[in-house]
Amino acid sequence: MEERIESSSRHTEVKSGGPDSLKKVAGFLSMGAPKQKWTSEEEAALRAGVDKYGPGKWRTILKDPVFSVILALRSNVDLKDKWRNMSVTANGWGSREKARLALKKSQHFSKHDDNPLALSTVVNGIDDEIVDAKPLAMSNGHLQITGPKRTISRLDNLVMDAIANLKEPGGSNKSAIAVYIEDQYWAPPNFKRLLSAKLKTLTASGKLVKIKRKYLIPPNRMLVEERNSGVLLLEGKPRDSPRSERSDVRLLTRSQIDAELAKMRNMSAQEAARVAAQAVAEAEVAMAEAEEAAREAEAAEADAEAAQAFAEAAMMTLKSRNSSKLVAQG
DNA sequence: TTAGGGTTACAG
DNA sequence: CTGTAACCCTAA
Repeated sequence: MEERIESSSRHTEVKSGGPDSLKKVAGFLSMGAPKQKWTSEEEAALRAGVDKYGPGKWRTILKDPVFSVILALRSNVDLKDKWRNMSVTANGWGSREKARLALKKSQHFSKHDDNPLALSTVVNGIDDEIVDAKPLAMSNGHLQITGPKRTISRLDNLVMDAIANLKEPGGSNKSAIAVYIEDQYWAPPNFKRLLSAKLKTLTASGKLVKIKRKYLIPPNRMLVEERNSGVLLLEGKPRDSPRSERSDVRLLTRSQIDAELAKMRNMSAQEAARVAAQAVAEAEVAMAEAEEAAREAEAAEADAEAAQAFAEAAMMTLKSRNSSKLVAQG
């Protein structure tokens, strides 16, 4: 294990004149190459990529246009290293810190208790004090029940995302959409009912067109979505942007939701499922009522939306509870 | 291209 | 000064 104490081939490097001169080089200013700290978005994207393609497929993840937007400045090796670090931090001790610590002091077990499958979101903690907390909060959901009129819900985006990705000429039917979403993300057992209701409201509002049992996105809304602006917008450049500012806002937003959902799925244990299912059930009832009353009463629909928002809020609450690490240093 | 070991830089 | 995260290099 430790017979490789060979003389490291790294001693004299072409280091810059004096790195000590620069101290406050957190995020921006990648003059030479200080230290590109990972942002929450990047972590989320990485986790989402691993969740989809599996660990080890760094190159594949990087090829995905959705993730490449966020991880454009990272190499496959970077992904690998970061994943290693994340695993070490999330799980007790993967293999690296263990060896390291075990070698130094084999009597340090102050860690009270570690859930074998806790997986709390370890995103926070490396946050720069710049601009990160806000986008993260946004990507978690839309707790703005007191919003203007009707807040865009996450399921809406999921449905649109599914249809857009399926790319079926003539649109996709409900089953295809359901299969796609269920395959990609974690879905509650009564997800199909929710989807049916959502599909109906989306069609009613004109965001989707229903033709012969198939739903498709009207060309008009292909690019710009007035409804999203305001709630789901965010500038995708936490730090420097050397070149290529061509990142589509919509794409970035979608990927963020993507990543966030995948992350949630990754961390959701049976506990989360139980709590969430209960909340979702209430939303389902409200949605079903709305489905019937929507013919003439739109107030019920808004109520259903609120119920659904509450369901998501429940998930977030649980999530917060899990990730309550209180990183306050000593 | 990926997994692992080793080094440098930053924060406490 | 120590621990951790990002970076780097190399074998498989």
